[in-house]
Amino acid sequence: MIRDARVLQPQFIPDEVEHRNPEVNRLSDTLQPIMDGRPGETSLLLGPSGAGKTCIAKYTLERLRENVLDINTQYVNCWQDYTRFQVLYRLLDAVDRTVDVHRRSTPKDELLDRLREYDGPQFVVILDEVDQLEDKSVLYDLYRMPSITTVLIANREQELFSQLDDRLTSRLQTCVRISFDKYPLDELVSILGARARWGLAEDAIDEQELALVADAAAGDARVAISILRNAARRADQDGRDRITTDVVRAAVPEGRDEVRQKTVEQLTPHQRALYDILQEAGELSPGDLYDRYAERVDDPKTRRTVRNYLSKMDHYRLVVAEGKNRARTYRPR
DNA sequence: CATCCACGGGAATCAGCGGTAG
DNA sequence: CTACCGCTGATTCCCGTGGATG
Repeated sequence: MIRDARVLQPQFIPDEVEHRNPEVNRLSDTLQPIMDGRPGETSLLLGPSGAGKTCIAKYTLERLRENVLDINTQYVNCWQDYTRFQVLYRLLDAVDRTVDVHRRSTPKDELLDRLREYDGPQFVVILDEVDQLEDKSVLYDLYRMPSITTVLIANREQELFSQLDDRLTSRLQTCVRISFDKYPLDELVSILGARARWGLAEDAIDEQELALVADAAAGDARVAISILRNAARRADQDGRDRITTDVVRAAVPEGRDEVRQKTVEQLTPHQRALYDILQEAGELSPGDLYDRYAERVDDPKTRRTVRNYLSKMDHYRLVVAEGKNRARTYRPR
């Protein structure tokens, strides 16, 4: 049933992209100067999740690498690396300048200084999910680096700009914007069809079932592919040679929840207890939440530590923190 | 206005790990 | 082999800030 699992993985970047030529061309144009060893303009890719922003950014960079001998690139997902330190560290990592950098002993802007010393070939940086970055000042720092070109990716322009100070707003006001819309049903179907051809056995899935997957994904290619992957896995485990309508229906919920499920599994027992309590209770004040937590586990952590856990879980979008100070409540997402 | 409660930054402390000198 | 050292990530302690609340 499954011939090549890689093409169903979320991080897979196809050799050819479908239905996104205008966007690819816009981005290629902004990166054009790099062909001549000059920096490109900053670009900002906007649109809902699963609309192909990350895929197109990576794809375009790959094509660029094929045409330029001397170039450095790095992809950073700010959802995972959300501190200033982590982002700078990842960038230095890409240009091999991390030697003897230690988390503790490194003076405040040692990392930035190192990056400033960088005098290699043009360096193109993709910052995905920039709105998750807690200290946006890195953007300003990067903006001023002569040989660094940044490609920013975010969901909504409004949300991003509301988190920036005036200095950054005016800088980014002029950058190249490329907007992505949700994929219409027929485009999703053809994307899924291509993945099925590459990754699955012949005739493993029909047009009709593909349409069902696409419909359940509501324009989100990532969800669509996740559903297809789960359907293929199920069919495989059941020893079938085709993905039937029933299999697709069964795969829809787990396809949708997969990302969250993976994150939940990474939680420590203490964090998991907090998450479970919120799942059961719905919405709680910090005080009540802590009391229940302290009752449930042996050897509870301190309130301060629990606050760290909760803010991390907020980052990972497992819980929602609403209100400030005394009005604060937590609820599961 | 005093008090309460929660947030979150920063320093101090702890515990585990790997390397190494004796 | 063992004791010790240096490093790191996790946790805790301490505390300033700020919006309710009475």
